[in-house]
Amino acid sequence: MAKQGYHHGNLRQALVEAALDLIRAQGPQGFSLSDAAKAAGVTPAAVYRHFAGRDDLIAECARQGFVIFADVMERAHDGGRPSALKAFEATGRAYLGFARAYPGHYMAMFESGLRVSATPELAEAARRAGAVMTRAAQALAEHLPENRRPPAAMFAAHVQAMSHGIVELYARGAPGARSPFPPEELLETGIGIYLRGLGLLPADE
Amino acid sequence: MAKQGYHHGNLRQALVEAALDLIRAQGPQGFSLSDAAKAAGVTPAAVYRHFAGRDDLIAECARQGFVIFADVMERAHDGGRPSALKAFEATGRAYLGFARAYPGHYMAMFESGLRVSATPELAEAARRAGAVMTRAAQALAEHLPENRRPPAAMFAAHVQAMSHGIVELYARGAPGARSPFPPEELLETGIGIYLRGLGLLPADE
DNA sequence: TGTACATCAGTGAACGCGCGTTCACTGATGTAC
DNA sequence: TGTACATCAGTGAACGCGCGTTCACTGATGTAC
Repeated sequence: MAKQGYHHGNLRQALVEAALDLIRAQGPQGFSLSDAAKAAGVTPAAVYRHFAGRDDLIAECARQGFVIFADVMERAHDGGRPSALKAFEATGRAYLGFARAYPGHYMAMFESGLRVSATPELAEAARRAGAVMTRAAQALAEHLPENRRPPAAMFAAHVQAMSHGIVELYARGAPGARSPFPPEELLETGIGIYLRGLGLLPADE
Repeated sequence: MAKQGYHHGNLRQALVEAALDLIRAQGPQGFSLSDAAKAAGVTPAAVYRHFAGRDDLIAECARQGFVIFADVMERAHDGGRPSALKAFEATGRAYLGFARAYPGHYMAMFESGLRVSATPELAEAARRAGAVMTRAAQALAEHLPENRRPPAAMFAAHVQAMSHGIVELYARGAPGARSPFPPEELLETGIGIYLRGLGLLPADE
């Protein structure tokens, strides 16, 4: 971008990408700052020109993940088109799609063990990403009669929990018995049944 | 038990318990074999009398976790009493209860990154634990008309995924925006809505 | 009951390793005159 | 346009550390006679 052909070009982003590759391949704990530096063709010490240390580098990976995540979800929701219901379902699918398409980011975000409060930038990115799903749930909730409308934040949390659980248990080589169903199908049917329970889908199959 | 007052008494189990404490306190990656040995009042080398190495020790922690887990779930299900529905709901609650009561085991089982196939004993324990929930789902599924009865393994997976997701996202200090709802309430309402969607609960609130 | 011996759980020292981090430096780039 | 200087990204060597693992050993326990 702006700085090109300096010493390295754009080492900061190169380090982030090297870290993401390593995290994807070896998990967030298998990742080492030295390896990331080597992958970027640079001495470990050079990392400290751009990051406060190892944790700061992971935090930046996670932050970029939340930014992309929010964007992907936003795009899937598409302003509630063609309907609040379809848009919501698309948002759920996008969750799983994001986990598949950006495994390094996903792991940095949810499996690295770092607190969302690690840096203010990370906290802000996470907050904005969370808001997207809550808004989608909010729009959908308005189709329910007010007296049996659960808080939007609650059913956003339900769907997020089921999505995350499916990713962790069934879309990865995690322990806990692999499912005989493809993750996508699990999520699709799971959310379908859930929405029927809310009264947002007809009761019959 | 059998061996008492040998050199240590029962170092094997003491090491497992020390490891579980450390895993709970510092996460599965913060855990070190040397620390576990020290906590058990023993030299690191002594660990190798009882375990093949670090991974083997973690695998044993996870294995014991799956055994307890299966037991807790079994007991909650209580042979389907007082009804298949109530028993199933109790099983879901027991999942969260287990995660709360045995955090070290839970982390060793689901967050340590080890494969369920690490040791045959672990694989077997995991399989048996999984079977408990599937059986509960099976019993419940039989209350549904056959033509709209999803495979038991599928809705066991749905409930397990939601439970796991709630544990990871909201019952721990994980990133990804803490929920304004207590995890227990989230799970209770989430499973409630899901079961309503299945037609196992009346449609009205 | 007493002694000699076998077993084997735990010791203590040592190993090689890769880690994150520091520091004084160097040398390419950008800027002022 | 040309020169002197300031900046600062990246170097390379070094650090202290804790890790998992090995090895020859020792000494308490259990067993055979």
